Amino acid sequence: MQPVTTSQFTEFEPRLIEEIEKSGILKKMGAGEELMRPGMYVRSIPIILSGSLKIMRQDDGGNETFLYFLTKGDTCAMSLTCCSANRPSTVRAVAEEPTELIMVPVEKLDQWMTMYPSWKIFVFQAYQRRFDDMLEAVDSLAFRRMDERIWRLLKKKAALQEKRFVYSTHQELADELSTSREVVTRLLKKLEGMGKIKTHRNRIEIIEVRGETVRK
DNA sequence: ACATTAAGTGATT
DNA sequence: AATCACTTAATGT
Repeated sequence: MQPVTTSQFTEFEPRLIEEIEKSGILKKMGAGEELMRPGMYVRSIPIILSGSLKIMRQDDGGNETFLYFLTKGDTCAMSLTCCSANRPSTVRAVAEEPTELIMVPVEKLDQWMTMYPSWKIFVFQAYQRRFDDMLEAVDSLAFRRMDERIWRLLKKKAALQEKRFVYSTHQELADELSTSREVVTRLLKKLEGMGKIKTHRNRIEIIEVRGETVRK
């Protein structure tokens, strides 16, 4: 396996990094490609090297709601639980952009937990971070108005790729926020009127965040 | 030029 | 904020 792994995880013991390189499988995903869907059993857990994964919740009717993003150095808490409990996934994971990850087989999980302190910390941190993300998602759904939810999502997406363009259609944003396309269009129009963004076909330009003009 | 897909809008609930 | 019905604009073939 490539040295790409070593450079990303300096907090791991060298021996653990060796093991990850030995038993992990490098996987490259294109934007929009699906890694996991509800009901799917997973037998390996992903560690993200570059890019990002979008984690979505699905209701019985197939309506989706955005939960959180996983980025470099993250792992999927859902995979950890599902793997060890041998239960199917309850979320959907889609590559938000071209993404590279290492798939580590489940068997190694317990083994490494006892062998490497850094792995244990890594796993705990993964849970903690996802828990925080989940709370944020709940706040968003329960307490925030739609216009604020859209604005936050846009900023998050822009920050993800460190670009001022967000390549999403109104329909895609609507799906992620589980609202209708028309509502997204209207609220984007409002944000545009406030000078925060500029809308184009298939992409949205972030103009200003907290009074500062976005560069790049 | 034509078809398709994305975006904009008024009216209604 | 959701839904409907329709228009307009951008893009692909």
